[in-house]
Amino acid sequence: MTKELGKAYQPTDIESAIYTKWERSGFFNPDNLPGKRKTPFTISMPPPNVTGELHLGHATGLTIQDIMTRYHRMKGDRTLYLPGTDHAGISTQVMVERLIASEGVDRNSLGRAEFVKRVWQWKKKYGTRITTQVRQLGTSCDWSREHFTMDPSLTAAVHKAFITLFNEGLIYRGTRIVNWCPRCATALSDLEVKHVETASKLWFIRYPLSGTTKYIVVATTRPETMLGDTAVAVNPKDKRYTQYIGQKIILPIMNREIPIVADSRVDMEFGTGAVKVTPAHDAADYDIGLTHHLPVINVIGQDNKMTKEAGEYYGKSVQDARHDIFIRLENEELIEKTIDYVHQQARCDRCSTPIEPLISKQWFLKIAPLAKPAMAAMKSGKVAIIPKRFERVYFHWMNNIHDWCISRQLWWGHQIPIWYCQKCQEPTASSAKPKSCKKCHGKQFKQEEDTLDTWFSSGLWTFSTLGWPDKTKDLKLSHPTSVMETGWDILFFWVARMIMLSLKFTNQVPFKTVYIHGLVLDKDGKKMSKSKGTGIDPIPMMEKYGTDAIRLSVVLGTSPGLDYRMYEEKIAGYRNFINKLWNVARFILSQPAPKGKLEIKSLADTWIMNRLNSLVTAVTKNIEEFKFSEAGTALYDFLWHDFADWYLEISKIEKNTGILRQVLSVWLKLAHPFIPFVTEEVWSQLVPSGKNHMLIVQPWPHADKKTTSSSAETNFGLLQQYITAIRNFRSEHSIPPTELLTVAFSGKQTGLVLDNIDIIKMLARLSKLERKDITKPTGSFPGLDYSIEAKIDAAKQQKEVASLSAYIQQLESKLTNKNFTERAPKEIVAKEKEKLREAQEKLKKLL
RNA sequence: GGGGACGUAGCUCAGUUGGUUAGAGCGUCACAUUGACAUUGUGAAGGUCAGAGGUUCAACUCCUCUCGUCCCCACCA
Repeated sequence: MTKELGKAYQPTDIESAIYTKWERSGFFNPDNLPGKRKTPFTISMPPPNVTGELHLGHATGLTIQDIMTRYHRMKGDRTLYLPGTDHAGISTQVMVERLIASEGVDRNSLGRAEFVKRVWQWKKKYGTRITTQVRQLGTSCDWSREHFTMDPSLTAAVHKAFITLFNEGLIYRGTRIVNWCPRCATALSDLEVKHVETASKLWFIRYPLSGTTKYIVVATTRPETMLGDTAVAVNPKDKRYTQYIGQKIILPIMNREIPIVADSRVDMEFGTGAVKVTPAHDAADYDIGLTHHLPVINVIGQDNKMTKEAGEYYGKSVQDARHDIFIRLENEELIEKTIDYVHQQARCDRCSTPIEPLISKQWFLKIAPLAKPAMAAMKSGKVAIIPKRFERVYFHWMNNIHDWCISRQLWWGHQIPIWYCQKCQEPTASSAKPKSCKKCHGKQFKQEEDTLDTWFSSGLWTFSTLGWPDKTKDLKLSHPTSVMETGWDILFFWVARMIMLSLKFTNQVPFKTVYIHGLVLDKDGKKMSKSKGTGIDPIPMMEKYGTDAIRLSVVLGTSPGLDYRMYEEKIAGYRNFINKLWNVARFILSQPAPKGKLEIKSLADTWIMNRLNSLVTAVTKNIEEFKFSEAGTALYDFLWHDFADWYLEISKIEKNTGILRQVLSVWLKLAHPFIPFVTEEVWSQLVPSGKNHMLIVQPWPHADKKTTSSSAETNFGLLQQYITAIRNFRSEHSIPPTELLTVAFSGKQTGLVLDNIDIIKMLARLSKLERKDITKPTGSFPGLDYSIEAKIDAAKQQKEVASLSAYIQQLESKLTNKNFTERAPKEIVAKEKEKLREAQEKLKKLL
C-alpha cells in the first residue's frame, strides 16, 4: 500500500499531482465542504494582471492569503477564497502595442476594433499563464468562481456603478489640467504620477516691462512653456514688486502683452520671487490662471510637439523647442543666468516618462462625498488596518484627496458607457445605445471613446465578483469579505477606493481587516528590479527547492507592513527544513503502526505531549492575530528541535510509536496552511486514503488539557540540561564521541536521573552512569551534582568560576539595594534571591 | 516642506503589557558520521542591543534629542 519514501524529498514529483487532487475534490468551493459551516470566511484575491507573471510580491500575498484560507477551512468556516485577474489597461495595451510594432503596424493603422481583438487574443494566449502559476503556489482558491475584470458580469457591474454615479452628479466631464503621459498617450490620475529627483537647470529670463527699459526676471525649469505664458505673478507682500502689480510685460519672442498679477501662492523666497504663469502647462499656474481669469494658451500638444499657438516653433518637439528658445533668448540677451538645479520631476509611474501637464477634456469622479463615509468606517473600527500605523496614512490621504480622473485615452478597458446625441451632443449614461435623446429626441448616438481607469473596475472587486448588482446568494453569504491582504503600495490605488465604492454601492465595508505585507527587497535591501537583474523569479525557485520552501521563505522572518529581503540561501534553508520533516516522517512510517490506545508512559512522552499542546495554542493564537511569522517559527522549532532532536532520539529507546504518530499527525494539521504540499503528501502515507481523509479538510486541532503538565516541562528541562552539560564538557575537553564516559551523580534529583538513565547514557554517550556520593563534583545543577571521569582543564574551570562570581556580585548588589527590595514586586525579589542561592551553591561546589 | 519606518552577533532577523547572565537561522571554528536525515548531528567562538540624556528599584523595551539608512505624501516655478 504505502509507497517507499525516498531519502530526500522530491517536491516536483508530487506537487502538481497533489494540487490536482485538491482541485478535483471540490473542497476549494465552500459549497462542497463537509459538515455544517455557518461562519463565513472570505478572501478576495487581489487580481494579478492578466498578462503578468508571478513575482515574489504575488508569492508573498498569495501565501499569506492561502494560510488564512486553509486555516479557516480546517477550522470549520464556510471558507471562500475568490480568485481572478485584472485587465490592467495601460500595461496590457503597451505589451500588445509592442507586439504589433514588431509586425510593423501601430494601433491607429489597425483601428480600434481590430486592435481590441488583438488584445483579447493576447489575453487568451497568456491569461492562463498567471493562473497556472497561482495554482503552482498551492493557492486553494475556488476556480469555479474565477473572474476577470472584463467579464460580461463585471462589465455590467462597472456600467451600473458608472451610470449611478453619473446620474447622481458624482461623475462629471470637465476641461481641466491633467497629468498627461506623452508615451502612454493618456491622462493619468495623480496617483499614477511619481516624483523623481532629477538634475536640471533653472533658467533666469528677463521679461521686459512694457513702455520702459526695465525688466522683471523670472526663474523657470521649463523655458519652452513661456510661449504660453499669460501673466507674471508676484506675492502681494513682496516689496520688490508691489510697484509693478497691474503693469504689463512684453512677453519675449511672442511679443504679447501680459499682466503682472499679485497672488499669495507665490513663494517670495524662491528664484526671483516672480513667476511666469503658464495656465495650460502647469497645475499650479492653472489655478492661478483661474483666480485671475487669465487666458489659457496651449503651446504643447498631446503628441509632445509644439502646437500652432507656438508660432514659429510649431511642429517642433518639446526638447528641440527648448533648445531653440534658449539660444534665441540668449542672443537677445534675455538670459540673466542659468544655474544647476535639482528638483522633483513628475514622471509616469509606469514608464518613467516626464509628465506633461495638459489641458484636456476628461471624466472625473467627485470624491469628497465618498471619502467621508470611508473615513467614518475606519474611525468606527468597521475596517481595521494591520499594522495600525497605515490607518494614519489612510486618513491623511483621504483628507487631502482630489477628484479622481477616471478617463483614459486607451482602447483596452471598459469603454465609458456614455452616449452623445449626434444632434444636440447631450450625453446619456447607458450600457447600451439609447433609443432616443431625452433632450431633443435625436436618434443618432456615438459612444464616448475613452475607457475607464483600471482601478475603477477593481474598486468594485469584492462585490462585483460575488454577483453585484444582482442580489445573489454569494453576495449575501460572503460580503463584506473578511480580510483584504495586500501590499502597502496599493493602499490608495485600490484599498481606499474599494472602501469608498463598496460603501457607496452595498452600504457595507468591503472587508473588515486589511492586512498589509511588506515589499520584497533583494539581498542588499534594494527594490527588486527586473532590468537590473536583482530580482528572484519564484518559478525556478519553486522548481529547485519546492513550493513549500518558497512559502516559508516569504512568511517566516517577515512582519506586517515591513519590507524584507529575499535571497536564495534563505530558500535553501527552508528546503532543508522540509527535508527534515520528510525524514522525520520516513522514520516514523518505517515503524509498525501501534495497536490499541494511545499511551503516555514516560517523562519524555508527557513532555512532548505538553509541548504539542503549547504548540497548538501558540499556532492558533498567532494565526488569529495575523502573526504568521511567529506561528511558522513555532512550528519550525517544535519539529526540528523538540521533536526530531530530542523526542525522536529518545523514542529509539522507548519506542512509543503511538506518540510518534500522534505528534506527527497533529503537527501536520497545524503546519498544513503553511506548507500544504509536503504535509498532504506525508498525511496520505499516515492515514487511510479517500477524499474525506485529505488533510485539507481535517478539523483543526485543539489543545488537550488532559495532557498538559508543567512538571514534565520542568523535569525534562533538567534532563536536557544534564545531557547538554556532559556534551559541553566533552567538547570543551576535546573528548571524542567514540570515547564513552563514566559519570557519577548524587543529590535530590537522583530519582529523575535513575528513571531516565538509558536516555542520558545514549544522548550523552556514556558507558556508565551511576549514583555515588561525590566529594568534588565536576559541576552541579539544582538538586544534582555530577562528576565526570576525565582530565579536567583547569583554565576552563577558572573561567567558569570567574563568570559565576561576577554574576553573584551583580545579584548581591541588586539585593542589598533597599530601593529594589522595597519597591519591586515580591515575586521578583524572591526570584532574584533564588537565583543568588543557586549560583552561590554552584560556586561552592566548584571551588 | 509634512509624515512614517528601521538601526540587536560577520550577514538576515526574533525579542509580546519594562524584571532571561539578550535569542534563532546562515556563515565561521572544532569534533562526529554504515539505518530518518550531510538538505545531518554535537559543541564553541561572536553583541557596551546606533549614540547621548531622562523616567524608574529596574530600560533592548517608555520619553526627548543626535547620528545613520530607507520609504511615503506634497502644484515652490
